[in-house]
Amino acid sequence: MALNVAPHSQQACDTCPIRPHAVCAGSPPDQLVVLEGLKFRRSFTAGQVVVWAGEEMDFVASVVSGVAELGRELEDGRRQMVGLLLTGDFLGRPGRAIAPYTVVAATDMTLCCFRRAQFEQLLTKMPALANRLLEMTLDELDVARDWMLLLGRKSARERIASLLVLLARRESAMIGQTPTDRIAIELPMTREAIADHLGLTLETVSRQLAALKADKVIVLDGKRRVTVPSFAALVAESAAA
Amino acid sequence: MALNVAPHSQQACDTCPIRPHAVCAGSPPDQLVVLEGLKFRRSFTAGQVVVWAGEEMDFVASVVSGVAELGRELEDGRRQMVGLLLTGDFLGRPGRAIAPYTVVAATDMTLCCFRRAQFEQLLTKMPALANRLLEMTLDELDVARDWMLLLGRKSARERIASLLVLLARRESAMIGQTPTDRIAIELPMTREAIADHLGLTLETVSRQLAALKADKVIVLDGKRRVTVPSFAALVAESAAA
DNA sequence: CGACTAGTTGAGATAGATCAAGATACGTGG
DNA sequence: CCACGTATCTTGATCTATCTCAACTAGTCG
Repeated sequence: MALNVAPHSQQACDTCPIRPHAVCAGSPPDQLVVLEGLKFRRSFTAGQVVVWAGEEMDFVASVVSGVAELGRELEDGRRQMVGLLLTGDFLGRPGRAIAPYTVVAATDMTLCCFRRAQFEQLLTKMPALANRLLEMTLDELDVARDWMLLLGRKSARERIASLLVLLARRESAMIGQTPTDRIAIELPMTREAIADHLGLTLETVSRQLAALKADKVIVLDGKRRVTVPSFAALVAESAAA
Repeated sequence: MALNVAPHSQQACDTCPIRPHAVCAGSPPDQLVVLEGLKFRRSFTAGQVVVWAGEEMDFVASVVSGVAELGRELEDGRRQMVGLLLTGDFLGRPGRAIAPYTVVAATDMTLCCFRRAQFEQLLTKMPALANRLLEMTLDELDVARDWMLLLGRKSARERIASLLVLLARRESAMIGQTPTDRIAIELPMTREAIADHLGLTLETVSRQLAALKADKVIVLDGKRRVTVPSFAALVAESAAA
């Protein structure tokens, strides 16, 4: 696999945009210096595979920019996306060499990486790092469980609406807002990838988007751009808990 | 809420059956003494609610015996189980006061509890405890994601088979074995609870169990006891990844 | 012995899948 | 700049796994 390793001096931690949200958040300055010395960056283009399920993965990383998808699949080709990594999210598992999911770059993406063995060492020496990682993992677990409710019990229309709500919330959070009315959402994935997230077929995704449009819940600008006239109405469609 | 607090001298850590698997596993003797001094036990009978989603939860706990279920539900009553806590599993979230899921005792159950605030203190002082909790949380995340694949993509029959495989594996692991042929599994829940785990209706669960029985994949002894003549055949039915 | 709970089984309805045909967008090379 | 090929998306017609509604059985408990 091509490595795309940039010299680590290229980007300093103290100007890093994801510092407040990533694993390194909360680490004291002296520890940050250590992290800075060990990190290296890798970039991927949209569609590139970062790791295959079952392959060895000798690094862990934070998403600096872009979106990655975690997926599992059955031998017969059925695929389910099990996670969406956005800016600041953590990738990889300390203490495990083999990746349990396939990781694909959904958009162009940059990672801030550490060798796994080194990172495991750091975890034992830097409680702030370990605590932040625990916190992030617990958050991911909550997200995964919310998604289980969606996959197990929601209708196709509710699933689509839920995804749009999630993306809208993320997009607003990025600019430090709570979602108000009239939001524009950029779908960072194809219909097929959406279907694989929601446990649907791409045809059903297409039809339900059309139905939400027909019911004036959303406006479609081209294939990838969605405008939401009333966020409250969208939330109502999503059957929030 | 009734507390059912047993005096903590009643059960010593060094004779505790779940020691090798629980959060406390790996903690050095001097730290175990501290844990022992702070723990208290609570018992629940089958069907009792441990916490309601949205309620405050001021303790964390390990399951000493019995089975608990984590569930979320929608206003209209649709329910999805998002986790199954078996012997040794950890319940509660350090750093969060409000329970995001309802926790119900599926069988009679005993918990080994710590006040949440105290436990959070311990985490900062006992790296072994924090590391073990991180490891367990990462494992749970993997389980949750496997379950997402089940909920999003598997057929009803595959879901039932997958659940039986999971229970068989847990049951064998308890006695330090890998599952061989001829396993007896005790279903620790009603048909409705199974349905809520698998994202099905109770009727479908009943029918698929009948179908697996008709196809000689399982034998039913009464309502709750399942015997598996060939574990390999069951795994084949489960569409494992 | 009722009355209640848990489970089974049947018949029919339906959401979403599957199969199939076009439409739209996009990049590439002539 | 256009023609072509490919990938993505939409829409339609049909099929089917699962849900829904309903009746019935088997334990269990007071």
